[in-house]
Amino acid sequence: MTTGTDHPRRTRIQQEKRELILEAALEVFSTNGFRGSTIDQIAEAAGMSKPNLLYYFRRKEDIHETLMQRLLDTWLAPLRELDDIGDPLTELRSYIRRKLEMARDFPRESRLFANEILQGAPRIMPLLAGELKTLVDEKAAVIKGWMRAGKIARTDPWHLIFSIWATTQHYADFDVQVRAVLGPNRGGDGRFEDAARFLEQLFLDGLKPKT
Amino acid sequence: MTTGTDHPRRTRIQQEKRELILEAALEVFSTNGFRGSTIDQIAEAAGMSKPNLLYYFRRKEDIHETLMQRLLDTWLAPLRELDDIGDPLTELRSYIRRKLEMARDFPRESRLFANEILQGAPRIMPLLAGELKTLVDEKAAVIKGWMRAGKIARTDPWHLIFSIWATTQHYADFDVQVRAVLGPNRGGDGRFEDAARFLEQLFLDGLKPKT
DNA sequence: CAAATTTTTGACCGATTGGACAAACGTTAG
DNA sequence: CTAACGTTTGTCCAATCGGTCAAAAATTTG
Repeated sequence: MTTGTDHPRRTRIQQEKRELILEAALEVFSTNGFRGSTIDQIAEAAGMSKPNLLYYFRRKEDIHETLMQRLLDTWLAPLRELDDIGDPLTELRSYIRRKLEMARDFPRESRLFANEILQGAPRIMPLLAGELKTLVDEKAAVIKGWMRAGKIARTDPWHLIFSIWATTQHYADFDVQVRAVLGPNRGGDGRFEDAARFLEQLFLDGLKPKT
Repeated sequence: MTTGTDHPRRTRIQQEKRELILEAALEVFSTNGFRGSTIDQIAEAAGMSKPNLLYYFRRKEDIHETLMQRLLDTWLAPLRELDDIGDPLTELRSYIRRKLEMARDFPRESRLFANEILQGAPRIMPLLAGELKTLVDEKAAVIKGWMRAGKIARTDPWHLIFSIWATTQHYADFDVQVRAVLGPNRGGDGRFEDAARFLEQLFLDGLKPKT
């Protein structure tokens, strides 16, 4: 092992240029979708010629695939961290907060994912029905345990997870609409804190067991 | 006025064929986005040749624009109906129900809209910042009135509306993911009723004023 | 240094794209 | 029936698409 990872052996330039391309491709793919994006667009955004880009990634699909693989690892990290050890309400609250922070800090990744799902998930369908389903089922079981123990209100764990995904990712995927509706005053940087406050109230008061 | 509407005068065949094209275009645009869709795809889905399609709509953009105009009217109807006359909690509950029904019955329209927003809303931005913002502000004022009257819990009306949009449209836009995660058993036709039950509990228990 | 290797580029390819156009075909009113 | 009008199609076009290739330029290695 000379490269430090199990990647194919790569030079310094290859590392840097591939990173540059992936960064540019994230920008382009996330706003135009796969079919709507062109290699020329990505190459221009990366500041290189098309043949040069194709020297690092032989096909357009290879770029998208690499981007997608990286995305899913980090994207599901917050859910993986959802654990049985802490206080249930606190765990859920911090899961929501983490997801909202990801929508704020990685909106392009969120949109890339949304584009893929919107188009029928042709490239990651097996992953959804396999790895993702397994993870969600596992966490749903944890949540069910909390419900049985009376720590949170009884409801559908799967749809609870969906609603957390939907509400948080909304601030990345529909950002344009959110800012347009909130207007210049409330649509500024503070909108994520407002959203955090609102979501905390919505979910916690809704989930709190009757006292 | 001979045609009964203010449309340009059209023959029977034009009416029918234009409808056929719009139906096909809805299918294609909603799954591939604007740039990712081709006139040939739409023509084939509509069962006609490309030149024939271009006889009814001179440009690809014209089809998309027509589709978009129709969409927005029906899409915002549920929010327009949100009224000050009924019981606040009942009003909100039926708004959520109506939006969920639209996600179930018109998923392609939802995806068409999602695609447009995801791509930065280049074709409807003025509408968002104009008509839509006005409508939401108006309804937010209604909701604020309910809060002041102690009918529902105090929270941010704008983000409340966002969360209703997000959670309901999720079942149309991310349908593939929802079904993959729920699996064959729970991902069938009953999933919308499960979602309705869950959302009602989430929102109502969260909004109920402290007694 | 010089040789070997890696990186970059310009020119090019066939396929597909959005769209134009005139000719052919259908339909209908007089 | 026939002339006028509406509809459909085959052909064509310039631009753009994803991708190739050989040669030039830059870099690394000995």
